[in-house]
Amino acid sequence: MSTIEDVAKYSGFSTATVSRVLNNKGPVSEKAVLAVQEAMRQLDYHPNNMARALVMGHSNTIGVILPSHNTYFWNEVAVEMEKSAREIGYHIVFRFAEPDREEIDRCVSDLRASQVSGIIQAAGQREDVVKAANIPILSLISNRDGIPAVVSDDDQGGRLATRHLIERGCTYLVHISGDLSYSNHADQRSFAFIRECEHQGIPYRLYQGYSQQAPEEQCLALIEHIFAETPRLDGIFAGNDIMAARCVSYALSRGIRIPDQLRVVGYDDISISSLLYPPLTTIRQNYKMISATAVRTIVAMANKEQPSEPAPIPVELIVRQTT
Amino acid sequence: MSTIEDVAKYSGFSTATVSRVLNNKGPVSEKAVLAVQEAMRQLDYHPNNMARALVMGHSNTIGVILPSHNTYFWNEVAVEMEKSAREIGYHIVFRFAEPDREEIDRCVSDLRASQVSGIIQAAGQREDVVKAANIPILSLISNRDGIPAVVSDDDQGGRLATRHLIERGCTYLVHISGDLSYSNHADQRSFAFIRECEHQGIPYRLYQGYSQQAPEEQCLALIEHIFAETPRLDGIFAGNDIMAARCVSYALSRGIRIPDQLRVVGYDDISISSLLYPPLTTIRQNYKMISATAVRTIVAMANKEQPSEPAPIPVELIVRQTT
DNA sequence: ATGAAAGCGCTAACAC
DNA sequence: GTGTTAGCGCTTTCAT
Repeated sequence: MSTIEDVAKYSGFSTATVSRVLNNKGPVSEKAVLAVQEAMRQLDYHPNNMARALVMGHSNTIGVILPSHNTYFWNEVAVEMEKSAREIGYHIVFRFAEPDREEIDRCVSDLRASQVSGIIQAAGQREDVVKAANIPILSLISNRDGIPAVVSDDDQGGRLATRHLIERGCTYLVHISGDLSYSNHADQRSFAFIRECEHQGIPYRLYQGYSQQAPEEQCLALIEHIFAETPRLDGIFAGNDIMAARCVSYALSRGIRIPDQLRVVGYDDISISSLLYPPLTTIRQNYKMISATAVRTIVAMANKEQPSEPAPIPVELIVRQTT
Repeated sequence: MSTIEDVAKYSGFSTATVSRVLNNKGPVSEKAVLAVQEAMRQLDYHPNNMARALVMGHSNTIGVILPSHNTYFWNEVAVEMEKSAREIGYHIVFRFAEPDREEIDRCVSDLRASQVSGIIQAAGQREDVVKAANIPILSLISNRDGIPAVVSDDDQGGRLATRHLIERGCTYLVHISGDLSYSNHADQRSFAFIRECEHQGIPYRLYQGYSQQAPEEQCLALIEHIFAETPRLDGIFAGNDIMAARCVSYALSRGIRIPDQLRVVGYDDISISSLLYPPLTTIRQNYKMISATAVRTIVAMANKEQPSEPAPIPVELIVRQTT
């Protein structure tokens, strides 16, 4: 690999000048530009980011910690974040972690060592670990610990889903959610569900603590349990599309007609949801906006700007054929 | 951020000694180790990877280029690769690209600049671009251009799927594949399909050039076309699970019973396949093994070892309820 | 407009 | 067993 010095020699200018044309910053003559560019081409020169990052003190890189399971939703976000970052000249380093302290800790050390400008954390409930690292941090899960968060308007989502089910004529609702004991922002979906049901006088049941990455059999067992325990059930609001798909699949396999006998609303609108049978009615999260906002905010934080806490990102009810 | 020099001063030793305990390499006294470790703790020291990479000439990092669409299968691989890499002390930098020359080119420049030890390319048909960069490269798509590839045993996969359909009593088969004109290794699935059909005297039709990331309506149009054009059709072998899911969904919506009237086999066994309705029969690719092999091979290449071209990774027929 | 030279934080001879 | 020191490839004052 040729270095900036090689280019300097070849072009007959100094490394300073080469650096200037490289970053087109500072005064350079037309002649110098041409000569240097030619030299770079001839020598197949590629600047060494490590050297640059070292002298600059940062690498225009932001770290993103994603859960190693529960990937459907986050994968959609990941691709969008990479795109958003690139548009403003940043790179993203992805790390996958289980939501436990040690794994997150390891990721954070790693990322700090890589001189990331900030960390976007989406793997479970350990923002405190990242915060302790004393580096800009943004959560995609919750703003506990006073950490800024970019999240969907889950209250709106819960309301939209529940009202839709009721409007469609459901008389007994069930909501399946993750564990409510971590004060994730997603809990708002459940709270909105409860509020709407009570407000409209619709009987309901809440099943919480079930995550989509639970083992297949466990999920199945839960769903069986729900159907057995709540025979009057005619509407389900699931906390995510995967859970919703499982419910639909189970119901269909038991001869329950959808949407005639049972209506199901999911959450996320991951891209497979539209091609399930029947296509799933769901609450669409705005991936693009979540990603762009998150990236913009963490960069602002890295630049010591005082960004205002971003507002919740609006969601949208997508009516398909399970309701 | 404190530096190695701070730690040296604080501990009363030199940077060389600090470096030694940091990498526990070279002779150091027990006393020194303790003092340095204490200093690191006190100063909340984190080594700067950039500096290290600069002096070492590499960063123990491998670059992976993934398609920005068509993500279902690759996402499963991505997480596994990260894990495999970590186990041997490497990191992965993911980049997403459209399969066109410019995008790939940009990614490669980026990755070279980041001093990756090698590149694993899985975004479409442009391995040549990476090869031109003169850096170790491994393809997950094809071994065209004489580039080493890690791929599934697609011949076996095609055979397994087709035979299974025939054994189940299908009398007229359709196969939907991607574009066969790029000599992707996945084409073997189609060739095996044709071979089996001809060998067993089963009539068949081939629909090629359709990728899963095609716009929704286009896919639907294709499927409608297939059903209209091939009324005797009673078995479909799809090139991927998403296509298979679409076929199932379409058939069901038209009142075609599965598996009674139509049997469908997918490919990949992405994790949603088991929770579709009905759960999808498919060919499972061994993600773990693909990932581990790919990572191991690219690292070997980076170390100038002459790795033997890895053998195709075995696949497995997973019989569920669409057949 | 251009160049010389000082470092960024780290590793690895080499000397002691 | 430990310290001194010369770079790794780059950016950036500060002269000229």
